[in-house]
This record gives sequence, structure tokens and C-alpha cells, in this order.
Amino acid sequence: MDKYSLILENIKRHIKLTQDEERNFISLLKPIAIKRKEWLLEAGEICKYSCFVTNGCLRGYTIDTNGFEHVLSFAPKNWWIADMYSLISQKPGTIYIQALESTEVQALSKTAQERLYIEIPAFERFFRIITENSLVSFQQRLLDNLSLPAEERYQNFCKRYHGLTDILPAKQVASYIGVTPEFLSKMKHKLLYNSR
Amino acid sequence: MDKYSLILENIKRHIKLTQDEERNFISLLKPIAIKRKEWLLEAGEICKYSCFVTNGCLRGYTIDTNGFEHVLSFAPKNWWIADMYSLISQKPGTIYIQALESTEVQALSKTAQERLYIEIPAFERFFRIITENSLVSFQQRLLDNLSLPAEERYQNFCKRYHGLTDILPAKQVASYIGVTPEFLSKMKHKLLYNSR
DNA sequence: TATATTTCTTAACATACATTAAGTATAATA
DNA sequence: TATTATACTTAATGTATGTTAAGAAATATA
Repeated sequence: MDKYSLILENIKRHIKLTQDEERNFISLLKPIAIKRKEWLLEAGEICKYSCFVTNGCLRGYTIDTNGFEHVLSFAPKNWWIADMYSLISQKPGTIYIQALESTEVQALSKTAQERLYIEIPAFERFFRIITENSLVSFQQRLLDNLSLPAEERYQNFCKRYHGLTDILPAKQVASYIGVTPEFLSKMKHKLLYNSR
Repeated sequence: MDKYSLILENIKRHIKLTQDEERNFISLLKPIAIKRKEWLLEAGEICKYSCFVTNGCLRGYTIDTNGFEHVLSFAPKNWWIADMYSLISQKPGTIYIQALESTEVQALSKTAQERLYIEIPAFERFFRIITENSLVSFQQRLLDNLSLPAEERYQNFCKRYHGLTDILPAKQVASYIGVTPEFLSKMKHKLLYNSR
């Protein structure tokens, strides 16, 4: 049962579960492996799972009408990810979820999640809390985009996602903070050059 | 009990309550009136309430280091508003919540809200659902800011907040979509001029 | 109603960031 | 290891949007 310790610890940060509840929960999970550059979900599909990353790293992104990608979120180990719009509405979504490296998730289907809310009400609390936290960080990110120049958004990203910056291709970071790879490159040069 | 019908209807869109539960819930509410241009909450304070607007309109905004305001959200009648970061963490927040016109809210204190989660677990579900919906719209707004030119963001705003555009000062709309009032003015002129 | 504030508009000028293009480095895969 | 694809950098040029300033319109307050 060691392979479930990461997800159980993640959940126990907010709620307590009995052994029975743990077993019940675990029985609902479905492991999915995604190879580097393959997709867990594509735009146009209906999102059927809340996914918890146990290994590797995913990125959620959209493609705009001009063919440009925009990164909505990264999901490294120990993070949850889904196309929330599609998951809630069960309509075709707009988000691609792709593996940046070979990745494993534990997938909780929408129907399983809803059963969980009824059988173990504490899960309602758990998902309320992680949704609240997610909301707060998206609000902050929006305000950063409205109020900060790209250079400060980059520095904030490096602080908040410390470690991730080393793993991610720079162009993904650029897309996340909302600049072109060329401009990010220029900023990095400037930051290096000016700091000595 | 008619003055509570708006908030009860709002809640019943997602959960069912018994008459006893309704009465229990209502007993926790505290009405607050805010005059035009006055604040329900200021940056630096700790947010103690989730507020439901029964009349009027509020705006939530930050002030950046250069003194510029950035609108995070509008809350007209029938909407909930809070400084989520501060409400969750109970640390000093960064959001000002100001009345755009004379406004009345029903305020649910954080302690009351937590009591509610325990006494009436359906409220856990209610706030999970409205938080999920809020998350989806902030994600979409962020992606719009990353991918759309200001003109399309303005048009989206007009569609999504139809009616609000007529009530709000243009400078507030400009701040919400992330442009200066001068530039919004130019866009409006262009849209008028080009559409005939 | 008159006066003072605030908001809106217009226009000239400034700038942060995008685009294009080409070369270089890095990493994936045979 | 060799080869190929992908990612990164640099630089010239372009553009969406910001800034400043001043007058006009709308709104609040005396």
C-alpha cells in the first residue's frame, strides 16, 4: 500500500480518514501512465477525472485562435489537475493536459468523486479546501498579470515554483508568465548581467 | 422573512435545506450597509466575512506599488464576495472592497461559516460548488488576458456582465480588463465607428 | 442653480513587449 | 556516437498599449 502513501498524505493535510475510508477511497483510484509529450486530455474532450500526480510533471494549456499555446498550470508530483470547466459541466473542454516527462497519476473519476462526497462527506471538505487554495493563487496570478511587468512576474514564478524552473523548458515558463520565449531570454540575460 | 428570500434562493440553486436549517442559517447572518464610495474591507485588514450582496454593487480591487488600482471582481446583487486569501489564512489581506453605490450585504462570519459546515454539511457542498465556479471563471479570465487583445476582452466583458457595463464608470471596466481609461475610450470609439 | 469634482475623450508621444529571422546550443533518438 | 529535432539566444524592426496633457462632459455637492 506504499504506492498510495503520497496521495493519502496529501489528503490528510486537510481531513482525517479511518482505515476503512482510506481503503474505500483507494479502491476508487485508477492509475494512468502518460509518456512524455503524450496527452492525458485534449481540448474538445470531456474531462472525466480529477488527477493526482504521483510521479513526473504535467502541464495544462490552451491553444488560441492563432495557434499559440498558453500555460494555465503545471502539475508536478503531489499536485491535482483537471479541466475544471469540463469536469464540472461535463461539456467538451478547452484544455490540453500533456506530460512534460514520463508521468503517473492516480485518477479519480467524476462519478467516483461524487459517490465519495456522499459516502465520506469529509471529501467534500477536502475538495472545497484545495479549490479555495487554487482560487486564491489564480486570483493572485491574475492580479500579477494586471499589475506587474514581465520581469517581476518571472522572478515571482522562480520563487513560487522553486526547483520547477530548472526542470521546465524556458519556453513553458515564458508561456506561463505570458511572454514570448525571445523576450524571456532577453530578461534572463538582463537579470544575470545587472546583478553583478 | 422576505428579506432573506434572495440569499435562500441563491443557496437552493445548489443544495436543499429544511425549514429548521434555513432558520439556523439566517440566524447567523449579519446585515451590513455600505454607503457609496465607502469600504466594506480595506487592504491590511483581516477579512472576517463572506458577504452576499442583497442590493447595490461592490468592487474588489488592489492598489499596486505605483498607486494604480486593479479590479479583481465586481459583486452586484446576488453575488458573493470576500478577500479569499485573507479569509482563509486569517492574515492581513491585499484587497479593498468598496461600494460603487449604496449597498447592502448579508455577512456570514468565518466562525459562523465553520460552524455551518459542521452543523449543516450541505453548506460544505454549497461553498465547494460556488468556489469551483469562481475558479473556472478566474481561470478563463486569466487565459483571456494571456491570449486576447484588449478589444476582445472588452467585448467579452460586455457580454458576460451585460447590464453592468451601463452602470459602471468606464474607468472601472478598463481596470477590470486591464487597460487604461484612455485606451478603453479609444477602443469604444473604434468599435462604434467601425460597426456601421 | 451654481460650483466643484470626477469622469470621459482626444491626440501626440513613449515604451514594453511581439515578430521575424538567423545562428547556436541542447537534448532526443536512431 | 551520429543525426535530427527542439530549444535557446541575439538583434532588427513593428505594434499594442501606456503616458502625459488639456479640454469637454457628466455628476456630486454647496
